[in-house]
Amino acid sequence: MKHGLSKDEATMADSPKNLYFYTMVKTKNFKANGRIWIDGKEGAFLGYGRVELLEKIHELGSIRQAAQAMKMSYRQAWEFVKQMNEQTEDPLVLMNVGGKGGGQTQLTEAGLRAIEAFKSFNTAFQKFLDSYSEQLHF
Amino acid sequence: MKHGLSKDEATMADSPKNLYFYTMVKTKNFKANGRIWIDGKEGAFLGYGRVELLEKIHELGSIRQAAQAMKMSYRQAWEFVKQMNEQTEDPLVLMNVGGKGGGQTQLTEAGLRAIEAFKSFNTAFQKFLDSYSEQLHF
DNA sequence: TTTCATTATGCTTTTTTTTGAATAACGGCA
DNA sequence: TGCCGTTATTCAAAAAAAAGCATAATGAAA
Repeated sequence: MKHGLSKDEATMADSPKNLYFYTMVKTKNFKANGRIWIDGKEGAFLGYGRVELLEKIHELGSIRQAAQAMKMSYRQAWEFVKQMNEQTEDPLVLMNVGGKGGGQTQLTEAGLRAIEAFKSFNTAFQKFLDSYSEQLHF
Repeated sequence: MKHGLSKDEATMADSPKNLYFYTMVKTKNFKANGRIWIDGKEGAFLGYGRVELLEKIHELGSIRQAAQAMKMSYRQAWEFVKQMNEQTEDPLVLMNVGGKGGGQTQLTEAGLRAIEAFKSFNTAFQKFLDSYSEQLHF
């Protein structure tokens, strides 16, 4: 069996190169992995990309700049924001077209809460994955 | 796919259409969702599709028939089996080319164990998701 | 030795997904 | 009023993923 590193194992390769570590890696051949997201009535509502997008919007005050910052097309970023806003009582993002600088957009309180909710969901998920990785052997 | 969109959000639409269910759905606007898999050293090792493939192989004794049964191309099914076998000490699937009927293939004990391992992993995951769906409100 | 359905594999085509270009509309502000 | 950079939207192009096609190789059994 070969021992090339796969893409998502970059963390391992970047870790301190002491002997103990290598011994551990050698015996751990498998890793429980996964992705989570939250669906609304109309389909996808929140996921990793969308949360990062919300954070960037909060930081930069513009959908276009946020998209650019995370190398996502504006087309898609705008679509994401639209889908998110359509599925909540109160919108997560407020857009203002036109005006000073062409327009601004900002997160609402609901938007900030959504970010936190997903992050805590994901933290629990990562713990779940780690606990399962322990017992994998084939 | 960049942010994990649900390929299988058919579950809600396919559920029993009684009034009680609809009432529940109406008040529950969000659902925690996700997918899990197991990575090996060379990348993807086990996931939903691969487990179903293993089961069909066990049932039908042929990669080609298994692929056909689940409407997957033989090309891909064969690739999956190859990747799985390459990443374990003992292969999950034994292939015999030629002979009566052109060849047969069967699961090993390791293959059967792999199916069970993933299924129990997924059962735990679904419970995790359900427990989280409870507390979602935006 | 011929037959047969399968495994094994490369290459082409199709389908799906994502991105990019192009353009209209907007509205505070100098 | 004209300017500016943004939001808003369509549609074509490109990239990625999956499927399909063609064909060689195999080896037990008739």
